Amino acid sequence: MTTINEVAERAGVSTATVSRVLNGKDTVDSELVARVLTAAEELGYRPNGPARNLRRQKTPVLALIISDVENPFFTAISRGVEDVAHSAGYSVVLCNSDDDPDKERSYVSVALQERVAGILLSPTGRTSGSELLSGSRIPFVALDRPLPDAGGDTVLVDTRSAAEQATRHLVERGYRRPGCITGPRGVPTAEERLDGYLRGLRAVGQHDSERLVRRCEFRAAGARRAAQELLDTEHPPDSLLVANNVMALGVMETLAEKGLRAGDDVGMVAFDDAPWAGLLDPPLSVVAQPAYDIGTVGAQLLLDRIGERRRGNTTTTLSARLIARASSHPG
Amino acid sequence: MTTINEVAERAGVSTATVSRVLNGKDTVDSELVARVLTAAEELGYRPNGPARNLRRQKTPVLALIISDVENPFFTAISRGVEDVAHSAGYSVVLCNSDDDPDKERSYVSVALQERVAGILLSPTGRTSGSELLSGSRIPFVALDRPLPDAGGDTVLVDTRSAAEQATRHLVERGYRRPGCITGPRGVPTAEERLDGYLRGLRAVGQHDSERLVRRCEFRAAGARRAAQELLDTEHPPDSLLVANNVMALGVMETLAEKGLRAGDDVGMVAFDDAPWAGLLDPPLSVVAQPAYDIGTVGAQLLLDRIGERRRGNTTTTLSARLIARASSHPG
DNA sequence: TTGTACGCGTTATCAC
DNA sequence: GTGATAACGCGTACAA
Repeated sequence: MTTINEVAERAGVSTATVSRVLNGKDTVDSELVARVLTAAEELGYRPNGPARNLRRQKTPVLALIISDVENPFFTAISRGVEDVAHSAGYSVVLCNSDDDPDKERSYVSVALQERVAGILLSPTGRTSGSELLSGSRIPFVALDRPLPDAGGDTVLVDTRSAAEQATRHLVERGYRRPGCITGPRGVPTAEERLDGYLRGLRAVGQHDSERLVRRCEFRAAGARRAAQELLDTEHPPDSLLVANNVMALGVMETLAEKGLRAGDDVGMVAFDDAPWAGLLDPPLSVVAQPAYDIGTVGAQLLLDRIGERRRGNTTTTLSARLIARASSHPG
Repeated sequence: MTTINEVAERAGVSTATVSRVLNGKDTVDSELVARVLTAAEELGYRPNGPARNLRRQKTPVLALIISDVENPFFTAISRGVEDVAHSAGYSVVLCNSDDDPDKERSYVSVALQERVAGILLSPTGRTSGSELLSGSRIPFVALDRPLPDAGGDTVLVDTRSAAEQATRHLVERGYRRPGCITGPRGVPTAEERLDGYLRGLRAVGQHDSERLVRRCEFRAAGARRAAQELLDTEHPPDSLLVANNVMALGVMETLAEKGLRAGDDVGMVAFDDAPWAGLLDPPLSVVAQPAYDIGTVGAQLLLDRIGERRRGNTTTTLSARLIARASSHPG
């Protein structure tokens, strides 16, 4: 790897001048600029990032830690983040926590160690890396889920009222016993969606709902089992609110196995829209969260915080909207 | 940020000793080890990554450059890469080229500049960053698509014979005029799939196929238009081979708009399996590529190349398999 | 076993 | 406008 010294030597100038040229300082004679540029070109010179970052005491990189790359909700977020970050000259490192607090902690740790400029985190909700984060001076933003007790900005979706609305929608469409499949205990989004569901039921005068609720990981496999259990009970639900789109696929599989048809036999609304949601059999009613916007807003907040030395802790709440399709239409 | 000096001072030892302890050298008195450890703990010391990488002349990071984070095929690859990399102590930086040669080049450039340990690239196929890559000494592996003329290892899928097989499958199922929607000219995977399709047709004695082919970007929007055009011609195809799963969704939308049903009215096989493929209306026949394996194999090759100083250029070809569902069953 | 001191490749602060 | 030169934080020969 060629260094700035070799470029300087070849161009017959000092390293200082090379550095100035390469960083676009306009205080260099145009003659020298040319010499440096051609020398660098000929040598295929490429500045050493680590050295530069060390010297500058900062790295133009944002870390984005999400819980599932295979979930369209998070990939949409990541697009939002990337678009904003990229146009501000930052790279984005995408890390996959798998909803595992240990992995999350480990990624936060790496990010801090590499001295990234800022961190965007969709926390698992349990212990997580919050202590690490609040201990450091590196700016961070929590996405989708609040960070237990650390500071930082937060971008959320009002998922509670969306869940309530979806539940009432099911009842209005004629279903009488909506059930709910939500995420693990302690995960804020799981709790909120459950809470919204319960409120929705109360609002329409239903109360006995404990038996109609199941919790599982935010994955297809868990949701498949949960749906089986729920539908095998003595008084099964006649419709379901499902807490995310990956789980929804699991539930749909279970329905198919049982020869049941969503909508006609079991009403269904799931969180998150996806490109394929309208093409399923039947088309899936969803609560569409503004995932891309979560990303852009979060990234913008982070960049603000990096630039100035703002310290107040913002919370931004976006809202979701229900898209009713055939899966919430009784036969 | 606390430095190694402060730890050394607090522990009453030299920085050399601190460094040794933190890097697990066993040549340090256990008494000192303890002192250093507690000092580091109390100060919340975290080694400075850039400095460490500069000194060590390497960074424990792999760059993975793919063309679409929202495509399940690529996210599955990324999981494979991550699993292998992570268990070998490397972090993975995921970059999105959007199938844009400029973006790709720019990401390659950043990766080189940051002196990552290795690069996994799914090249756009056009100029791309191959010159940059072959100019550098950094090991790299091409995934899914070969790299124009650079060296490096390559992991491919035998997508040509898979396309041929899929085409013959359509004919065997009774479709008489299979058409093909493939990717942009010059993209290897697009060309191969088209080629396989043509071979398949010839194998069953069909030749007039030029008019049954459309090219577009590997996206839903392009595929939507392509399908419209194709179905609006005087002698439209009665079935389609579609080159990836994102395009398949676009085609399905078009069919729905036209009141056509896949399978019954227009046969369809698409590349890439996805969690939702079997739940569409109708269930989608697919050519399932071993995406996860592409990732693990590629990552392993890269790690090998990083470890030893192997220079031979490997090409690994994995095979795909057809999963026939209802969309390739005529009514 | 431990400490001193140098260098990794840059950028920024000085003098000139 | 340009060039020495001193850091940035760490790892490691080398000396003790």
